[in-house]
Formats: sequence, structure tokens, C-alpha cells
Amino acid sequence: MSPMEPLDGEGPPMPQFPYFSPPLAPGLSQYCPPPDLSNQLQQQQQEPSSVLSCGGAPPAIDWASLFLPSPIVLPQPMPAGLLQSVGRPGEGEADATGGGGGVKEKGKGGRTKKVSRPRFAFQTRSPNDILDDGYRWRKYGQKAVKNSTYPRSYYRCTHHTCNVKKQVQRLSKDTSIVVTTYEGVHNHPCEKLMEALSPLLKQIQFLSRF
DNA sequence: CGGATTTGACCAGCGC
DNA sequence: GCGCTGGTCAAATCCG
Repeated sequence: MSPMEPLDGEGPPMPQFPYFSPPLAPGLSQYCPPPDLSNQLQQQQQEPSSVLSCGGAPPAIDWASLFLPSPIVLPQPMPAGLLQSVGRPGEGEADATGGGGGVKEKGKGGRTKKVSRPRFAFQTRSPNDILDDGYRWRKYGQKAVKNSTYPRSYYRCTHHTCNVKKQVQRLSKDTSIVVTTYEGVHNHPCEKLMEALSPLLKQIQFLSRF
């Protein structure tokens, strides 16, 4: 398929009760796909003075949905093609399991299978490679990648039932920008966010009785 | 001591 | 078929 072809329509339906919250890292200005996603998206990058933006207003966070089983909550509609072109050419081909990122997963026997999972990437301008998105991550690998000064780090969600992964890589062109690629959907609430907001929510519920 | 991180090895896919 | 590259594993190491 073509590099710009969105995957959403081809893949399997989203899990019924995914939990996902947009990253809420301090210093995170806005959400944006990495620069190599497509020519069209690259053009957005070429405005030197622009903040890390996909264009438009700052993300509106659906706070209520963070507490309820709901479809993926994105700060704003992601551009077509964003989910696809993160992987290598050919990886995004739809197969029996769907048309997601064409992600390879290796079993214990060393065999790989292609599984399709929702993927999206965004950029943050931050001195920290690791942004605190409310979930706990365990690093399982780091790899030097071609055409990049900085290594790519691989993380897995530490929740035992959650298989979400993310890749973190600093741009060599602009070292202040960190590209984070999420893969999969959390099947559990954001612990930190729940912890932080539940007192507030209780207070709101209490006040709403009057 | 248990969990997280580091890092070299291994494997599969892709291009030539 | 071979080499390159990305992604993952797992043992060693670190750290609270």
C-alpha cells in the first residue's frame, strides 16, 4: 500500500475498552508526528519558528473519558498516514491480523509474527528523553539507528496485562526535540492520573450535589 | 533483595 | 544469497 494510506480503516476494530491518555509531560507543548512520516507532514516542520504543532488549537483533553472506558483519546484528530509510516516500508501491509503498523513480535522460539496495533508518534520539545505520561515503563532495549546521532530506546508498559510499547528517540537535526512513538493501547487506567485526579473528582462530585 | 536498566547477541525482513 | 538494519531477548549490572 502507499505510504500515505491510513491504516485505521484496514486494521481490526479497536479494542473495546482501551484506556489511553495523551502524554502530559511537563514541557510538552503540543503533539506532532515525527518529521519523516511523510512529505506532507514534513512541510509542517519547515516553519522554523513554529512550535511543535500539528496545526490548530492546543489539545483539548477529554478529562471525563480518562476515567471511563472509552475509545482512544487523542488530543486532536491525527493526520491520515501518521499511523502508518512509522514502520519500515512493507511492514504496514495489511494481513490476516489487520493493517496496523505491521509490527513484528517475537515469540520465545525466536519466531516473529506480524501483529497490527495502533501506532502514533508525536514530538516534544524537552531536555528530558523520558516524558512522564502517567504510565510506568520498563526499558528493554536501546539501539543506534542509521542517520541518527542519538540511539533509539525501547520501552514496554510495566502493567502485567498491558502490552503497549513505545520508542523514544531524539532528533539529530534538532536535539531539543524528542520523538516518541506509541504502539498499542493501554488496557488499564493511567495510574498516576487516576491518583492525581481522583480527589479532585470526588470534590467536584461533592460540590455538584448542591 | 527485587525491580529497573544496560548492553551484546540474536533473529527476521528488506534491498541489492 | 548476503549484508544491513531494526526490534527483541536475556544475562549482567545497577540502584533504592
